[in-house]
Amino acid sequence: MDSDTSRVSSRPSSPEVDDLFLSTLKKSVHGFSGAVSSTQSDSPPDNPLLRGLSAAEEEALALRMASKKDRKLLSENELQAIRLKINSRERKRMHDLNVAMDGLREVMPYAHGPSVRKLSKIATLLLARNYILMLSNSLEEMKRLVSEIYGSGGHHGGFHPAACGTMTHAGPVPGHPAASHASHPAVHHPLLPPAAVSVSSASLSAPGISAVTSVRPHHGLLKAPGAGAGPLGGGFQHWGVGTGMPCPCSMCQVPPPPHVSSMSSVAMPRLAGDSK
DNA sequence: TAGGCCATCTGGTCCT
DNA sequence: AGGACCAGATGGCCTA
Repeated sequence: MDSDTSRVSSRPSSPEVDDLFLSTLKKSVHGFSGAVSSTQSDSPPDNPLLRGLSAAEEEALALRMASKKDRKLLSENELQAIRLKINSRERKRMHDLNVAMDGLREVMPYAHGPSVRKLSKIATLLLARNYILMLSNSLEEMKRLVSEIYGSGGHHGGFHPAACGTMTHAGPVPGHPAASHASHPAVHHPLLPPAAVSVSSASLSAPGISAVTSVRPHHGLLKAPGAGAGPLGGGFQHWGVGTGMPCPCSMCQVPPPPHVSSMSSVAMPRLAGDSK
């Protein structure tokens, strides 16, 4: 939201419903865009769109719209009211989704500022996923290093940090991104995915530290040449000695972690069983 | 001008 | 039955 810039300034991502309603009215009057099918009724009672229709056509239209219910003939006004209500709900839903997306953008290690274009939705999701994976890896790596420092004897391999009560023990939570890496917490192992992603180079260069850059990401965020060599497309396998920070060098290309599907099923139970 | 991204509308499906 | 969720279609805006 706040990170939005020129792009959204001219076209708010979440316009007020009233504005939308007005714009819809204008659209209805001026355009009747193709997206608005013949069933379009998102407009006030005196809908100019319907003026051109014969009574029979209007009736057929009403019947078609009401067919899912009880085939009762609804009045034009009722149909429009229903349609308006449904549209409004959908707008609200999408608005909430955008708000959540903005919230996600805010916590991402990505530049926030007036001169930085907002991440696209797909870029935000991919970046978030990679960020989570990287943080998980950082945690595992940190655990490993601490264990090495404290030796191998005793509880939990000799290490019993004060935060034992708050931090997870050796085994990652099932379904957690780090779970599949638990058996080989080596320095070099998959962290960032594939190729597909390519966001600002500052995006993940320093996990936990919000990258500051005034450089705008490429417009084609996901299609940078050399897929994978890009900022996010590359994995961060060379962990900085002493810093714990991943290395963004181009050598750190890694395959995608194999637990994507399990993650999905955990995060979205409905989708897991969704046969649609 | 083409392509990317987005908002919106719409109908279908699933869930409560 | 009503609402949530989803995907397809479409047009607008913006950038390269």
